[in-house]
Amino acid sequence: MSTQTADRRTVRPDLLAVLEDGGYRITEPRRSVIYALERKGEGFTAEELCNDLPGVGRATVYRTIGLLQRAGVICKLTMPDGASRYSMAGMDHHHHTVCVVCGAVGEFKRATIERALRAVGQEISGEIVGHRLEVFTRCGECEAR
Amino acid sequence: MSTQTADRRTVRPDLLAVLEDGGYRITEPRRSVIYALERKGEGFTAEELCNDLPGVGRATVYRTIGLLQRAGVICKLTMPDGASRYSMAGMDHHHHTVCVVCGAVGEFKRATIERALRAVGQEISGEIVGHRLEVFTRCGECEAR
DNA sequence: CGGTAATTGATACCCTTGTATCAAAATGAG
DNA sequence: CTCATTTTGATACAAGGGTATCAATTACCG
Repeated sequence: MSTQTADRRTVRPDLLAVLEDGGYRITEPRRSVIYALERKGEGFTAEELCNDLPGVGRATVYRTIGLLQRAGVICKLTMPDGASRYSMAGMDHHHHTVCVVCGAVGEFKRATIERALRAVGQEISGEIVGHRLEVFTRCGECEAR
Repeated sequence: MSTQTADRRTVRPDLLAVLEDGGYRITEPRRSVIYALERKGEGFTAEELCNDLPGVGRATVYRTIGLLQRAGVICKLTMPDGASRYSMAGMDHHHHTVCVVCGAVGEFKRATIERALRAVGQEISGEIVGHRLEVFTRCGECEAR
């Protein structure tokens, strides 16, 4: 289950620095979570992470994920069935492709869509406060069986 | 919590006919659920429906929702936090606006977006099998406090 | 009508995705 | 190095969103 963006080098913030800047301590468990996170990169579940880190408590994994999520460096996606996946986030607005077979996540952005949504905003009463677009795919690898 | 599309007259399939066509029996509980469903129209939770129908068992409400969902006449939306809402569906492809305050749901479609997504399809490896777009709003009523 | 198969409802249970608790251990400022 | 403060982890708990069970009740076909 490699990611679709494995070789698209995006600039990631230094996650440890994010913690320091937030006034959090750099601890061994947090290091491990971040390390695992960077290996995974895209499209993992919290429980997967827990399994990958038998030495780190479940609560700590969830706490660290929450921390980084609030800091905006990983984002949560909710699958149509309600399951949660996380993904390292680039710094700017984007959308996700999610492989329905293996869960691999990719990112893309498209100005056309943002523009179209602004147009939708004109038509409805009230104001748009956000949106979410997820594209479900059968990724190259899974298609090749 | 009225819907944003209250006066947009969309043609709904006759829900009882949908049941008959599917080989299901027309029962009193199912009638009630469908009746309540049509009152609600857009953006309700399953539990809400249960509360509106104290005479109908929870299991039956869920079963009937599932039935109609599989038949394609209501659709399920998953909120960013994972909560589920349902909505009567028009017959064709569309997206939803969801008020983050009251949960009111509206529909819209936009050819531009579909086209843009087809373009995305060209760029990624693998094939697009679906997508979901949800626009989160603060609806007119909630904005007016 | 009558009988059979579908449906119901009360309830218990399940899974997922977390959060609360709290004593024990680790961090890092001074 | 010391010590107040954070953080940890084991575990229990919680809530949402359903599904399984199964005897009792209906709906429909003829």
